[in-house]
Amino acid sequence: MATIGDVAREAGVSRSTVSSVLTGRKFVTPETRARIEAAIAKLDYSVNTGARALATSRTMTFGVVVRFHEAEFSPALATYLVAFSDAARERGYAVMLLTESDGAEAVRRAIAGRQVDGLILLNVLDGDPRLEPISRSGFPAVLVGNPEDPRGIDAVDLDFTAAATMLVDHLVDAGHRDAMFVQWPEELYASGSTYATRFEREALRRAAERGLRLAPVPVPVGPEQVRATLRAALQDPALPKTLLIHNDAAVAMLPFVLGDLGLEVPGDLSVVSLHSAELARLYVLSYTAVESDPTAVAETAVEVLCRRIETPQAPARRRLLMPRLDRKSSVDPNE
Amino acid sequence: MATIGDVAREAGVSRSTVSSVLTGRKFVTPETRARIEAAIAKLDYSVNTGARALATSRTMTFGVVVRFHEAEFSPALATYLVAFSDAARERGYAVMLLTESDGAEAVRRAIAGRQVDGLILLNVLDGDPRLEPISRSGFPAVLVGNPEDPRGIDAVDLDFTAAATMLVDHLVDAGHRDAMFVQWPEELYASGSTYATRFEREALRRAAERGLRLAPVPVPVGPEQVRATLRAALQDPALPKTLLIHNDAAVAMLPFVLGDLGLEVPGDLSVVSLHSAELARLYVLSYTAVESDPTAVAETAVEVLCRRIETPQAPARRRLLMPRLDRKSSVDPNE
DNA sequence: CTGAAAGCGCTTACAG
DNA sequence: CTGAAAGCGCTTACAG
Repeated sequence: MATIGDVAREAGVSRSTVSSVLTGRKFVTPETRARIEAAIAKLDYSVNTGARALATSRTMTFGVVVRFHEAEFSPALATYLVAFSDAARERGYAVMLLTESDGAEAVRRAIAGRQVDGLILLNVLDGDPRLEPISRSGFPAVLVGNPEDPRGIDAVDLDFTAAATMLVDHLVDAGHRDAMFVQWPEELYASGSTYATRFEREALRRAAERGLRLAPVPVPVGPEQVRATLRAALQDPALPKTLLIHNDAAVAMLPFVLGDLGLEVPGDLSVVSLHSAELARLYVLSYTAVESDPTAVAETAVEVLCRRIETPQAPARRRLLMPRLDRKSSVDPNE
Repeated sequence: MATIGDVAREAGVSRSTVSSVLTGRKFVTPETRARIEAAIAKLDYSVNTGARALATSRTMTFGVVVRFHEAEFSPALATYLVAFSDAARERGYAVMLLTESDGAEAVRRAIAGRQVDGLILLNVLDGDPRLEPISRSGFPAVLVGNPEDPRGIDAVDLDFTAAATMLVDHLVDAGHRDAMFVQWPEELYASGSTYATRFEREALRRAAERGLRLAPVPVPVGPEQVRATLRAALQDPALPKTLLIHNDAAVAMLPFVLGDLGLEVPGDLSVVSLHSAELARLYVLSYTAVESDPTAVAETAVEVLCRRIETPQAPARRRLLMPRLDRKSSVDPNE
């Protein structure tokens, strides 16, 4: 493989001059620049990113720290990963995957090994142990999630509070006074999942404010359980026939259960939901919904992280992306 | 951040001696080793991976080249990515995500920038343009997929030919003589998808050999289309009520359609399928099936890639993982 | 505008 | 068994 020295020799200039055209940080006369570019093309030269990283102490790489929770349901994860990689490349950064099951350890090693210039933490929890090594070191990072205490770290997320308001209002405005609140497994709330908790809190608050009675129905993990729980709930005469859903697994399974029971939306049932756009892409989900938007989240997070790297002392910010309500006439007017 | 020099000074030895205990490639007396380890702990030192990479010309990083095809359906992609990252870390390698839409260009840049020691190509096609820059440069790589001509590159995949044999045999052994062959969209075969093509070819061959008539039903992309196509096919009296399915989107949608039509498996319909284990994890899929196994594929691919890096001159191999038939009594005996 | 020199943080023959 | 020196391929003040 050609090095910068080979290019310099071929072009008859010094290595520093080649470096100047490579980085573009110095003016070089058009003639010498042309000679150098010709040499680069001839030798098929390309800069050794590792050597450049050592010299500049910038790796031009982000680490994406993936965390799993068994109670979750994430056909959308791949979409997020690709969205982050694309958004990063757009700004000249590569993306390294950090999947260690001990997330705090992964963070510590990534920082210590200086393999990345910044970290993107997916799926951040309240009290997430991954925050500690970051806030202690002041290492550039962005949280995807919205913890109560972000420990001085920038955070980006869909605004799940606003999403809850929108969906509750949508039901109330259509005249509904009672709804089943189909929720994530209880473990997910207990684990500190910020999207679960934020949505729940506001849904309950807003429902109380607007006079909507909410009957919570937590749905346990696993396809069989989801199906059984939904079926039982829909057959329970004590439960309302209006559904506010925040559980991707339940939304995905709902049509199966409706089929089992011979029920139709919006005829027999009114449904609103908050789920990932990926779900809607894969299944026929014709429910009025707020969809999460991986591309927007990824682009914003990468933008925030880049800014953080440029101006490390700037105060930490929380950026919540306003969700969009996608109306699909799955809600019957109810007077 | 502490450097190897700081550690050497703290321990009162030379940098080379510190390096010796870091790499473990030389014997160091227990006493000095202990002093050095104490210094490392005290300074919270950790080796700069980039500098090491420059000195050793080994980055200890693999690039995973992701390719998308609109006709595909991949809730399993994230599972694959995590499986690769885990398998790589097991052997001391990190994983970089390469998602550029121009895959050949991504490969070329990864090789030229020496950011990775090896490449893992996901979802390889017959005539895949990403193979060219690899076979030209002889860069270490492993294909996940099974192209007709792997261009001298190692390849790892589930044995889709064996999977087809198993499923056809399973139907024939149960006495079936006619089956609907629910397939991927035609574009996927046209694009050169090796898993689609390999399965199709063997299914047709084996079916002919064993006297099973196969009625091909290609299913187009998109949830609405999948549902409509399946519904039409299941209502068509000319088509058999036995299904051999190779299309994850169709398998996932099948229960919806059965609900629509009030059909039951195995009562009204016999079903066998080849789909990703991820699908079965998310949905109630109680069909006799061959499931793909991301963990096994990832571990084998990483193993093959490591071996390739160690012995570059070894002849290229093709490793096909034997699938496992998971019997679920979705097939009625048919005498 | 261009070049010689030092340095980024490691590893690895090579002496001792 | 340990250390001094050179080198990996870049960039960046600093002279000229």
